Amino acid sequence: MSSAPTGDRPGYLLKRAQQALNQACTDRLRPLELSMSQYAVLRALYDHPGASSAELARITFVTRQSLRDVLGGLRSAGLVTVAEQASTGRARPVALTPAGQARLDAAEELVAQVEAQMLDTLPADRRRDLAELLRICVGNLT
Amino acid sequence: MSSAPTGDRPGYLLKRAQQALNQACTDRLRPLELSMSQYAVLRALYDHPGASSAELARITFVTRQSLRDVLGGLRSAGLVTVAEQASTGRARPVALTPAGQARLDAAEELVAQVEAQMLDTLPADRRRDLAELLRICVGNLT
DNA sequence: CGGATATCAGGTCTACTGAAATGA
DNA sequence: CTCATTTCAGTAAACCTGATATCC
Repeated sequence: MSSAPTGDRPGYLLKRAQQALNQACTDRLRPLELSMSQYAVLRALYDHPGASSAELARITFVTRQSLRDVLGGLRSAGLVTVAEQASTGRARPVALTPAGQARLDAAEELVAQVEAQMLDTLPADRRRDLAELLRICVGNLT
Repeated sequence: MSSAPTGDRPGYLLKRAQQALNQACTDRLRPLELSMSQYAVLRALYDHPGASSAELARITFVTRQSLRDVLGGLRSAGLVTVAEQASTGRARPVALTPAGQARLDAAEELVAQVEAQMLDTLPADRRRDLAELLRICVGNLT
């Protein structure tokens, strides 16, 4: 095997950075009784009001079945509602409840703090570099 | 809520990039019947020959219990062996079998291909930038 | 005794496959 | 009939907490 040292490989660094960010967010969101998956769905719902469960699944890059598990938790927590009546076909729009919106607002605040901490020492142009580089990486992989 | 559009936020980009990389690696490793977790443990074992399960857990940033699940799979697949005799205390060194080393070599090859694809369009200095920026992010979060 | 290790029992979360029913 | 959507059942990997036993 002739690859670079583990700690220098881009894949390792990417994984470590995402892991650290995820861990920090998970810890901060715990008092709100929100998992990162749940937060992601709430945020997707905020960006796409009235999306159906299949749409949310596509947006968050998971299967409908996986999303259904998460959505079940959100529903029983009273953070989202699923319409009884289908809007078109079988697609039933999901909506944020006032409690869900309030919870999302609180979560956004905490997540923003973590992101700010992560970028703390970076000047604006370096932040733009990071965003641009990550976008390129995603583009090259898809 | 007054945060940046989801697609521009550093946390989202980081998650997306890691997700895309992980997905690509998972797909490529599937024919080898290796999960990313299993690959990570094999790689850690290569870097730290004869490490105990507790050491491997620290290296890969998971709990001993989680690592035990992964190690069980690797052991039953004949890719690693755990010494019967403890070297010191209760710590029993884990070792790569020849089959494990061969599997790791094959996996490294595939993972390197994915990383190369991810960085395809980036010149060397931009790759260094990416690595440096990610290291800074990790440092700021820990 | 305390500190590190290993193991077992149990649970959670995420995610998947497969199959069935419904509506456009 | 075909396609998308929803739903249910079952499976699995990965990760966790908690408790217990062993060894220095």
